[in-house]
Parts: sequence; C-alpha cells; structure tokens
Amino acid sequence: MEVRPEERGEGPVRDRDTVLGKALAILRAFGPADSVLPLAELVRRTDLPKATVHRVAGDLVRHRLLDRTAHGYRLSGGLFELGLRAAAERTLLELAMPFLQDLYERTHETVHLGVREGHEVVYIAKIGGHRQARAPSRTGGRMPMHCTALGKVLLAHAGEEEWTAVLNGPLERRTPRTVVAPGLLRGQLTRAVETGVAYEVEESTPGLLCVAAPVLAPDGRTAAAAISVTGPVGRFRPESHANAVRAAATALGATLARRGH
Amino acid sequence: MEVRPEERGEGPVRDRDTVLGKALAILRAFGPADSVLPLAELVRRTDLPKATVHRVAGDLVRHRLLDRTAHGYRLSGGLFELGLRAAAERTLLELAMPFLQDLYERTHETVHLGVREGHEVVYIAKIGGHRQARAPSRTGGRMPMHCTALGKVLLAHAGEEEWTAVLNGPLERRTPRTVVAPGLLRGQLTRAVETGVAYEVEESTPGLLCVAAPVLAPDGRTAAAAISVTGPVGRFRPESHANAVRAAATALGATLARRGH
DNA sequence: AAAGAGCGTACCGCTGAGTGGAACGCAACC
DNA sequence: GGTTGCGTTCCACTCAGCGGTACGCTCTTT
Repeated sequence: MEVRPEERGEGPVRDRDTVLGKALAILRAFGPADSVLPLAELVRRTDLPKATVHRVAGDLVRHRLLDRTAHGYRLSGGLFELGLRAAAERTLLELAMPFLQDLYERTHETVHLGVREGHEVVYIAKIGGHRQARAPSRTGGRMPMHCTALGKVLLAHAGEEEWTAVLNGPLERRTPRTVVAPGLLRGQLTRAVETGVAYEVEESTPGLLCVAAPVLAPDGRTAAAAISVTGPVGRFRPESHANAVRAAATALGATLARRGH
Repeated sequence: MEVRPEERGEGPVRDRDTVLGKALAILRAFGPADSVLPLAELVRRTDLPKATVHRVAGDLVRHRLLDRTAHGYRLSGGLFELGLRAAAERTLLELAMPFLQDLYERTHETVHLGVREGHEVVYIAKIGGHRQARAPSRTGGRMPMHCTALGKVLLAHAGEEEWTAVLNGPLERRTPRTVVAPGLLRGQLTRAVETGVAYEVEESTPGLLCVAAPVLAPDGRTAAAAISVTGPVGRFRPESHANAVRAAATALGATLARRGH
C-alpha cells in the first residue's frame, strides 16, 4: 500500500553489522573517480577490520561484483550490467535517447538527462562530441541542486516543501558565482517555473554555462526529469538554446505520458 | 599476482548458502525485461524459502538496491548509480561517446558499443534517433556472439582458443538466417580479420542488418571493444557504412592507446 | 644489512546474526 | 464458504560470519 522510495529522515543506512552492510560499504567505498583500490585503502575508507574486508571482498569477487587486479580491487562489469537493469532509469534513458540525440545534433554541445534524488541531481545520460566542454558531470554521478541548471529546474518543479528544505539547508559555495543566498535562489526558482527554463552561469564549475528545461510528469506540475545543454564561456550562448531544450523536454514529457509514464 | 577476471569452468556462482548469495540471487532474478516483481515471483525464481526472500529483500530495500512499490519490488536507482561506477565500462563509455556521436550523425542509424564477456556480447552503449530500427539490444544487455555483427567481430579478434570454444559449443538458431554451421562461421571470422568488419544479415532478429568493426587494444591483435551500426532491411545498406564504422573504431582504438589503455 | 613500515594472506575458536518451517490475516476467485 | 495465493510475523536453533592475531612479502629508511 505505502510506497516509500526513499528513507524518511535519519539519512542513508550505515549498517556495518550485517554482511550486506559490509559488502555495500565496500562497494560504495569506490568514489566516482576511483578505478582500482588496494585492500588497505578499502580498509581505511570502510573502517572495517582488515580480515573482514579481505574476506568480504573475496566473496564479492566470487559473485562478479568486484574484479581482482594486480593492484587491488575494481568494480566489475557484473555490477554495470546489474545497474543497467534498474527499471525506472533505464526506461527513461531509452525513451529519452532520440530526443537527446536531436538536441545534440541541433546544438553540438554536451547534453544531459537528469532526475532528482533526494536533494541532488543524478545524471542518467550525458552525451557530447569531441569539442565538448569539460564538465564534472558523469553518467550515474551526482551534483547539488542549487548550483546546476538541471538541479534548479528540477527543484523548481518539486513542490513547496522541497524548496524550503533546500533553501534552508546549507548552500555550498562551489565557485565565486555560486548562488548561496536563499532569497536570490528562490527568485530564480520562481522564474524557472514561469519561463520553463533555468540557467547556470559558472555556478558549479568556472567556465561553464548551462540551460535546462523540465520534463513534466503527466500531472503537469512535478518534474519527472530534466534535460540540459552545457557549453563553455565564450562561444556558448545559453539563451539561444532555451527553445530547443524546452522543446526536447516537452516532447519527451508527452512521450512519457503516452507510454504508461 | 594472478589476475582472474572470470571464473574458470563450473559456470557462474550459484551460492544459495551465504547472505550475499541470496541477495544476488534476488537481484539477478530480475531479467532485462522485468520492471517490478512481486515477492511470490521472486520466491519462484530464486527457489529460496519465502520468509528468507521477504527478509533479504527488505534488507536490500533498506540498502537502496531495491525499491518497494505497491505491486512488488523493483531494482532501484541506487543500483544504477553503483553500476555506473564500474571503472572499465565507464571509462570506455566516456572516451567512446564522441566517436559514437559522430558515427550516428553520419549514418542516422542505431549505433552500438559492445565488449566481449565470456561467450557473449555486452552492450555498453546504444544510441539512436526516432527512426531507429527496433533492435532487441539494450544497454547493459547481452547477446550471443555468433549471431551479431558485434559478436562476430569481437570473437574474430579474440584468439584461437576462443574461436574453437564458441565454434564447438552450441550455436543457437535465432532466426532462419542464423549461421549455425561452424565451418561457415569460421569462414566469416577469417574474413572479418582480413577486412576489419563483420556483418549480420537478419541472424539475430528478422528485418535487421548490421556492420561492426573492432576497437583494437594497444597490442593490435585482440579487440578491446567493437562498434556497430544497425538498420532495417530496405533502406539500410550495411556495406555503405563499413568505412565509417571502421574509421570510428580505429580512431577510438588510437584514443584508448594514448590514454593509459 | 638490519630495522621498520605497509601490504596481502592465513588461521581458528566463539557467538549472535541469519535462518526457514510454521502459522496467520487478507483479498480475490470459484 | 471453501479454496487458492498472496504478504507478513514469530521464534528457537545453529552454523556462517566474525575479527583478533600472526605470518610472509616487498619496499624504504637508517
């Protein structure tokens, strides 16, 4: 009866006392940037006894979630396969791909597809060409909401309680231009709802500009996802792509609504 | 010292006796096509006691690997995120994306990136537009090697022992045109090595044609991955895209070799 | 060349986390 | 109103998991 996609309160589970907890602690010890970690490093990060990490990691290798290399452990292809079976994300990705392609072809800049998860953006897809701006975003990665166009537009269409939660929470300053004043940010959110797009001007990464538009859920108010186009300061004019991004997002929204959202 | 990416003999681990084994049995019970499975169905597929599935699934929900919905369980976004941290696959994907984009733009047909895993192809990326042929391939999914262009070209550059293993193994007939004669297949592999491309003519799915080229590893002999272009019978002429696919694959290979393979 | 630091691996006896058979409540469907 | 299939809860047993300890190795450092 009750659907509860995310834990209420008390943050993420930090369970070191069950096998599963230990296994996940090890898997999650791999940051987005790490490729291969030695046993000792895993011990340090997980804060578990060395013998335990050794054993559990061995089990994980046996189960194809980790690879053993000469220099340590690495998240394996088995995990990649498993992750891409996640229903919601994969369906969204598949339905969105044609629209993202169109958008890329029109702009030839980096195109993102993201969803809101908690108080952060999770990138479902990132496509770009050779000239793409070097953005810190990565498929499957996370970014704060307040300093990205994608995040702002997702937050803007997420309901009042989400607004206040984020606006009252700490707004980390990522660059000199990050908007950390709640009032200012609220204004931008309001504007985003009115205009159907949100912008980012070097707020998460110096040298980067971005426009994003919401993919509205069938109810027409909340955002199921969002699409953005990112480019470097200089050649890139976000405003000139606003319409294209908005069109792509709207079209995707219509498709989502058609096929059992 | 010893690197052992895949289990020797005795197939995949089917460990129902450890917590981890049970957890993975549950996660892997989700086929590529399933989105939400009720408890009873999980019990059926995993062949574990009902009480056990109930408890372990509950733990998995707590750890954000499963979502609980009104109609059952679903692989969650947490798993998606985790899977996309898998180093090898992700790096490959990121480096390849620009080349795949170029190829798509040139052909406007479905473009695939795949690697060999055991005796199957695993799709790392699939990009396509609105007019794309309806292929059964999915990102993160698997297909047999002998009936896909991607598979053939990967096998062709995988060493003699791999050839014999596949050629001697059962060659499943997927369509009337699937090549199930070992001799014929061996000829195609030899040709693929000579010409640098492999073709598929409605061998995995009726109505689909495909060309693939290998992304050679720095050693110049084995394939690190492969790229393909797929289109429908009728408008699509595989031969006319052979050069484009080969060029994309070669270029990606060079990039891979440059950046710490 | 000896001492030290840091690594991965192996051993092994204790114990409570994990186990799963059994029983329950609830909707549907004959 | 009986039956079937579902999700959930209970609880006593036991063996899987635990982790302190110790070992062997390869590098630096002195």
